[in-house]
Amino acid sequence: MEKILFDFISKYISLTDDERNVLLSLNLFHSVKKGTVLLKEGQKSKDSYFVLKGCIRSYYFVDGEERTTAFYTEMEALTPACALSKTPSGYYISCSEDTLLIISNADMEEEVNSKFPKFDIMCRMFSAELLAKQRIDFDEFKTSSPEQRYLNLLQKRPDLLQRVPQHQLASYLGITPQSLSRLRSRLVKK
Amino acid sequence: MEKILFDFISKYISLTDDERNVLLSLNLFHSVKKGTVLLKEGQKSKDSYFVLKGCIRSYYFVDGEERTTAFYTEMEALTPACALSKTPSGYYISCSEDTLLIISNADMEEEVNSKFPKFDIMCRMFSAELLAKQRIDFDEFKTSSPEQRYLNLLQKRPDLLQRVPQHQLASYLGITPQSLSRLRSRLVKK
DNA sequence: ATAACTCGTTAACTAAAGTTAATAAATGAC
DNA sequence: GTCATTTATTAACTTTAGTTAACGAGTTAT
Repeated sequence: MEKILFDFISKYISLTDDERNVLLSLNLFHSVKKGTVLLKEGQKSKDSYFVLKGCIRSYYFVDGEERTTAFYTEMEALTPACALSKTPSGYYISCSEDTLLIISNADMEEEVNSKFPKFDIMCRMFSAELLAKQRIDFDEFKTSSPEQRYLNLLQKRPDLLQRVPQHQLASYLGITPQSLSRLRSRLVKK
Repeated sequence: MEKILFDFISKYISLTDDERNVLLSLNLFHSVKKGTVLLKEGQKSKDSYFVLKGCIRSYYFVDGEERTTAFYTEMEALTPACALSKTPSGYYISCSEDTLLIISNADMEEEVNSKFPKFDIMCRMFSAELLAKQRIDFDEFKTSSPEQRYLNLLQKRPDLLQRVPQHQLASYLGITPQSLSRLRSRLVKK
């Protein structure tokens, strides 16, 4: 479990035993049951999440309807906007599966970063990378049709289709559950 | 001109005169004519862009057709994925207007950051902020119809409708120019 | 065990976007 | 200034997504 974290960090910086121990002393690891809501709309939280095992999901309520916008699975991280801007969250985050998470707090990060400037470097590299990746995801979404987006998802995250309900996938693809169902049956006919 | 940069930086960190002078010595400011292509598909570049005045645009070619995915205007920044991953760029970047830019290079940033760790902190804060903002833009895009996206754009970036051609706006909204034209005439009738 | 919900699918219908083509106005090139 | 190209609009037609409703299978609660 710790190994997963340290392996991940080693992609960016190398740590001394001292630094490892500081991280371990922070009580970052949390095991969370499926269905647990980590963040609610309107809530102010300074927590960030990093998924070690399992899946978390962000969603809005639009006209009383749930609209799923993202799934975060193994090795993916989410810092909600509210953690940076101190404004209430616009969306919910919940666990789609029993999930093993690293939950870190903005204040705690501040403290660790000021003690070990190395972490600033890692965070900078990691967020710049995520920003560019997310930009490309957004671009792909914009430049493709629902059908292409579905096929793209099949290629890139085939696991999601197994682990997540269809109607959540549908809004993740920007369409209704009925459209997704239809689209799928259209594809098998070909 | 320098003032714009330093005002921006002061939102994150405070600089000494020494640090300011190092920045100024780097020859970061560039005045670029409308139509200039800053980055081509397939090209490897380590440059990042920050718009002081004007507008730059990123676009793909899909089946020989230009597909615009983003506009960056005053105080907005773009680090192309290729600058981080050393892979060839998937898209083009060009100037939509005569533009005043800060162009920084990854190697140069590395050097400045190692000399002034403060910059790492600033970059971390700035990219984390952008990441969260872009996430929300993506969420809004997913959860709304082309019409809502257009109305949303009218609210949030009304200037874009004046400074950018319709057909580029259309693909920015994820639709064809014909659909945008129709959508607009549908709206005026209401 | 039954009742109430949720989930995925299908169908019929409506609304809107994609496609193809034609046109006119604006822009740029020579 | 003329010609060619680009841009925005409109129209007719096709395709696909949204909407509403119904159905059965699976789940959950009591």
